[in-house]
Amino acid sequence: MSLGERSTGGRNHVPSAAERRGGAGAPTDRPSDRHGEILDAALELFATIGYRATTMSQIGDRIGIRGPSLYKHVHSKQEMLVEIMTGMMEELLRRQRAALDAGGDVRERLERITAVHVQYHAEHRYEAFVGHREIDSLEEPERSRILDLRREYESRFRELVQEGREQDVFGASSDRWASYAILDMGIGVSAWYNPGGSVAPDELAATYAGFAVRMLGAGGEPFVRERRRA
Amino acid sequence: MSLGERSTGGRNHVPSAAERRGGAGAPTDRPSDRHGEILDAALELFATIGYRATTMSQIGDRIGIRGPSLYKHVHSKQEMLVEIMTGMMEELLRRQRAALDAGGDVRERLERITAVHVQYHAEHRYEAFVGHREIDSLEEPERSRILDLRREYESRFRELVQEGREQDVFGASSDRWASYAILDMGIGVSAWYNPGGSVAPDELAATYAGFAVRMLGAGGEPFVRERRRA
DNA sequence: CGTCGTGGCTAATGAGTGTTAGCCGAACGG
DNA sequence: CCGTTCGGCTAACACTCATTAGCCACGACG
Repeated sequence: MSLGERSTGGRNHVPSAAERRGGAGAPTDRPSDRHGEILDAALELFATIGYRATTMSQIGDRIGIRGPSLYKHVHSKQEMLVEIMTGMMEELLRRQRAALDAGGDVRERLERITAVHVQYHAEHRYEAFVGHREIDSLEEPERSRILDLRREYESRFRELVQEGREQDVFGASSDRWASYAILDMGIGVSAWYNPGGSVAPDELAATYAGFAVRMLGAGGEPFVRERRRA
Repeated sequence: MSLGERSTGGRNHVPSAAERRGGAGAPTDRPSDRHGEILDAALELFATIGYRATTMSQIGDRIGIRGPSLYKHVHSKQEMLVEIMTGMMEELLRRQRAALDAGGDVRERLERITAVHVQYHAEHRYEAFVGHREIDSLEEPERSRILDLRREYESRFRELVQEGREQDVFGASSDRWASYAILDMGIGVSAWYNPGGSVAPDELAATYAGFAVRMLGAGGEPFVRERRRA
């Protein structure tokens, strides 16, 4: 799916360069974190036109240098993709782990990991989009490594659905299908979410968490509350 | 997502060549529908390794001829993609239209277009996968044309959700988000569904239709029944 | 002042690849 | 038989790109 193609509202947005490094907002001339700048530029291009379609020259253009000059900061195009994908999966797993460690009953935990899943896919739509679309652009053994991380991430959903079903909190659909459905609807967010719009990621996340538990036949008022904006 | 990477069971499957043309099963030497054969080969490669990564030579290999010989049957690589994408969207719209024309109350119609959506994404996972992943590989004006078809397809979901909400059949979530969630969970099927497994597309479709209406807060027994295998 | 690392640049290399040109054997209609 | 069309083939062309080589300005620092 074309990135952001579903949105009716305003057009895309630049996820802003060195929010990776800097905290507060000293406006110009950061100590030139070239590596981070390059990764941001690459990420945006990978997300919007694809890894293979992106040229080193285009990445260079985004930060005002020539293509070959990039090699003073990165080893290869492939390495940039690896860094992006690894960072994404590790962050996703970190957040998921935190959501599970917060405890609560099955429904609460499922709502929480669903909300985390969706919120990440909204807030970091580029990373998430690339993370899914470009897995096969990774060369081995990185590809398998990332796929292992993904399987681990996905299995947490399945395990939770299963646990809920065993406790008769959830209905009797296939664990696998239900968890895939929840995962995929969250993944879809990264393709259409418009950060320039009026809807906050946490609001969307809470709504989707509600979708998930209702889909599983566990109705009632939602547990996950909307968080404040950052 | 890597095609079929989620499945734990058996590996991929060849969607079989000239089921496009021939009806019954005369085993060998069909009147050599080269065009169809080529499109099938291209589709499988586009789905598994991507449009840009697929070479004319590889497509030729699949049917036992050299890359340049393909040009005796097709105009260009791009044209193959256009044919695949156009065929997919038109078939999807045709099935959706039929599902809506069958009438019934809002919930029935939503279940039916959801089931049709999911069943197509399972039965024609390659077309569906390519149809989503490679939209940006289309050159204008084809890309815009296909996107228009897609928007039409998607809007039917949103309209139905809205109609149901106005009739208080569905709960009060955002129409847009709910319809996107339903669409995306169906799209996801094309990435993991394994036709070699034991689960029939219509069974999966019925389950997902149930997910959709429950997600929308319209519980009760499902309407869509499982159909016989083809 | 010199020298050395940093980070730019241009030019070149080398591989890959869609597409075109031109050749040829086989089937077949007259 | 002969000519034509069909559908293969190889060679060649025209690009595109990731990556490497080699050059140079400049600032830090001894």
